[in-house]
Amino acid sequence: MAKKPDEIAKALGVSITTVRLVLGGKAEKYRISQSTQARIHDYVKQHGVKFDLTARSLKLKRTHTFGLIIPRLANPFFARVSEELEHRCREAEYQLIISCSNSDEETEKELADGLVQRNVDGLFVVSSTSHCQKHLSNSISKPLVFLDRDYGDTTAPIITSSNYEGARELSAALLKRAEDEPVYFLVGGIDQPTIKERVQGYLEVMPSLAGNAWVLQSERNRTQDGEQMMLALWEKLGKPPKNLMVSSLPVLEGALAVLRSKLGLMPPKLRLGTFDDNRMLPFLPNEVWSVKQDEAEWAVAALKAMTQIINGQAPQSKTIATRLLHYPNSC
Amino acid sequence: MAKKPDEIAKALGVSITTVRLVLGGKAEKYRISQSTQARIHDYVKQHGVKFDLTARSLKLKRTHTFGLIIPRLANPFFARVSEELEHRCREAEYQLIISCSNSDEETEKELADGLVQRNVDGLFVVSSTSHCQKHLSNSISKPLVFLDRDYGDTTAPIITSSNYEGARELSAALLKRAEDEPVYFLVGGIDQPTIKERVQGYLEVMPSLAGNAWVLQSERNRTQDGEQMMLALWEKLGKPPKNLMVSSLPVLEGALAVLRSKLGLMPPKLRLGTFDDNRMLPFLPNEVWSVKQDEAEWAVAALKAMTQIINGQAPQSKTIATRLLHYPNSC
DNA sequence: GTGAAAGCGCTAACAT
DNA sequence: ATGTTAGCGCTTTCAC
Repeated sequence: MAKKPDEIAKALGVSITTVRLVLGGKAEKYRISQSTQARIHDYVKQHGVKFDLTARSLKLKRTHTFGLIIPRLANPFFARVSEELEHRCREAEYQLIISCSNSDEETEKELADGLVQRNVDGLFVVSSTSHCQKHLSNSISKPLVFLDRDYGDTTAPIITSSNYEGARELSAALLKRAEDEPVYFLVGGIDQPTIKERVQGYLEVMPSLAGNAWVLQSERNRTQDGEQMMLALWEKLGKPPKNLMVSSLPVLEGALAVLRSKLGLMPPKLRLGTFDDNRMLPFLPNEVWSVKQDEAEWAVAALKAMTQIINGQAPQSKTIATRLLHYPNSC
Repeated sequence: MAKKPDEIAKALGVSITTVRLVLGGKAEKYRISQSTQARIHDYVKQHGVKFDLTARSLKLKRTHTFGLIIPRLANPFFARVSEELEHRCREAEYQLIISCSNSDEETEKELADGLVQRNVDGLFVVSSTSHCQKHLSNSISKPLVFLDRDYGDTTAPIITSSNYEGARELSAALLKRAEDEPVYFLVGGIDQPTIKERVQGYLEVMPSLAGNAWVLQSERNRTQDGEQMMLALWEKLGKPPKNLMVSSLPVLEGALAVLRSKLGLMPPKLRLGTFDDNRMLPFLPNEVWSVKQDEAEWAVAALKAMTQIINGQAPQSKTIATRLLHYPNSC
């Protein structure tokens, strides 16, 4: 359908260069005649043009492409971040290439290498481990912006949420309604800096003596980890807690699944606090608080930092404010 | 860090060609001496290599890249499809480039053009409209696999779910428990073939006379459309329905939001039927049925069809079976 | 056994 | 005002 520049040149009896100059907006600069310009533009309007961006990239050493490495797209939060970032990149004339590391170190490194070999102009990474973040900082010679997690091992800019403040707000809201019952906290993925901040915020708000006894931890951050922690808590209490905070939605799913199967029903008197938002939270029987992160702001800040690096300016890390959502009992 | 072939050649005192031959696995064919091979491999093991895939692509006219156009990544179903497909493509040594059309015709065309200019080797598309599907079928000269929606305007293979059978199953399950009360159906996005199939399945199962009177329709498929349809239904009934089926999760969200605000609480006696899955559905107070699509199977079938086109075989369209999930009352 | 050379489609500097 | 040319890093073919 669309013609390549050399076909246009042949069809119109001009040189390829002339076609390229006109189509590249350099017509004025090289004083191409109005009539030639018009002929070329007309032809293009009829038939369309097709440039080969691969060849351009080879020549210019820039692909107008960014890479994004996230743990999983199945995680709705990262999916929304990806969508926002893809959108902003496109506005800035960049194509975003999204890949999932599955929180695996090796995969993350391989993906980064692959994207570098494809000559992306920059890389956004949600790094799975401290070691990985350090490795990428050292081995990748491209502009690099880290998202979400700051292991403290890099000079690259970091975009993240105010997890500490969010956790304080959430903890305070739950504590206020706790009716002197403990607010238990199921924490998955304790090695992640974001999670550590959430725990710190919680601990500082909770009555100091009892605090640590109310926290249950798990290495990872999956539904089954939530199940295990809830089982452990049940073991201890012999009944459902009155107030429960969780570090993420997968943990919440696991915890609720255990409660449901133990009780046969959901305990509607249970007050829940969680991070991240799910559209169905308002319809749970329980009273729910949720710390919502601002994906759009993440995307803006991330692209800004990337642009700054590319333009040789000092890139700005940014911590994006969270917002506490509240859904009353529905039963 | 990693060395380019010319640097390796210089360091080892051999020609670039030799390095490339060895690293390209053509050493035997050109009878490069064992010692040279060993020296090159050793050097690479120490320092690493960096090939420029851009240049290779230019030469070979293949980028080992596929494009995927979906409406939104914020839609968890498409996010899961994308993740699965990205994973399978990577296994097949292809990089997947995911872009969101926002269900907009113009955007969809621009994205497709952009990906073609980037020389992707093939394109997976969830097309927003019949017109768009037809346009792409005609104007794109690359291997093309459509996902989800078959407007009947293309000879390209189509991967989709058994929406008709799924709707029949769901309708039958609800009808069986309906206690002689109507099963209302809120339908968003009536122009989409998938949605039409869902309506057809419903209509065939529901008692024939009353059927059509129980269906509410909306052009689009967003939360606000769900709200409007529920408001209209409320207008008609003056109370919540006993049985409600919806065509998608956004519609469900809108409908439930209206019920909650009208009643102050969720009506736990309400039985719900929906398409697609959300991890929180089991914890709603209501009894819920959900038609789950198999994203992994989609990815397998889509990549298979793409591979068939690339290999010059006849590509197979495929309709993937759905599974009906059931979650009892939780209150 | 190893090296040199052409050409993929593009850009930018240089000729006409 | 328009055309020619060199070279980006790769693959492939052919020459030493």
